[in-house]
Amino acid sequence: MARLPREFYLGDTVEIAQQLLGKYIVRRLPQGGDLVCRITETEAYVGRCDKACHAYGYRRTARTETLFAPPGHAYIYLIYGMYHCLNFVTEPEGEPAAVLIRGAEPVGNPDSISLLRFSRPFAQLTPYQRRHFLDGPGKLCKGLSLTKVENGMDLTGDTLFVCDRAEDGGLPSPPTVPEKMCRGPRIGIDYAQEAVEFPWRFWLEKEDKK
DNA sequence: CTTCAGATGCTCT
DNA sequence: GAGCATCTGAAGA
Repeated sequence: MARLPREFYLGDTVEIAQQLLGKYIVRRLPQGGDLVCRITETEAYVGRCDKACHAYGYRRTARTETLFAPPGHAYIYLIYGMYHCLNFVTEPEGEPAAVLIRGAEPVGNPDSISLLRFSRPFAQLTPYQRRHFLDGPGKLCKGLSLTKVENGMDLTGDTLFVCDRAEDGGLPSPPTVPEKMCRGPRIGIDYAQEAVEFPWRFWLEKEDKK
């Protein structure tokens, strides 16, 4: 399938965060079966100049090691003791930077994702749970069954990758309604001083919202 | 719709 | 020992 090549992840992190919007994540489960979702929200983190980044100032520890990997790897870490966050490593090897995947929407049958997240099929969820199905980094990782075990995974491999179109993930593209890209400061980084206001969060919004 | 507390464990000082 | 790139359910307005 036509997954994005490593070169896609090589460039500027803030640009890649925008280019990832609308693209499709394919997660191939160890027990078989593909989970597919469409990216709707991202954030850029750049170790070189960004106090919000775990590897700010090229700080290299056991946790941040993955951020120094070549572009096109998954950086996954545990947050608040019980949730995980999925990032895609960007920029040349040795430049610690990544795009956090903050939100997505399911593509195709959502039951597999729903079972992983709620232990029940999508039809049995409350309207609130459906409306906020994958709109957070912790929710996304739970729904795609991603944990620290998958940290460092190569995105050009077979178990986790990104496609331009849903067909590349084996599913028909959903009907598209007009969307606009929005931009603003990142979430949950109050400690990051001047970087608090960097407008490095990007998300897609439906045009028909009144 | 909003606020609020609590859960929980790893990482770094 | 402090803090964290979060989420949930309960309660109030």
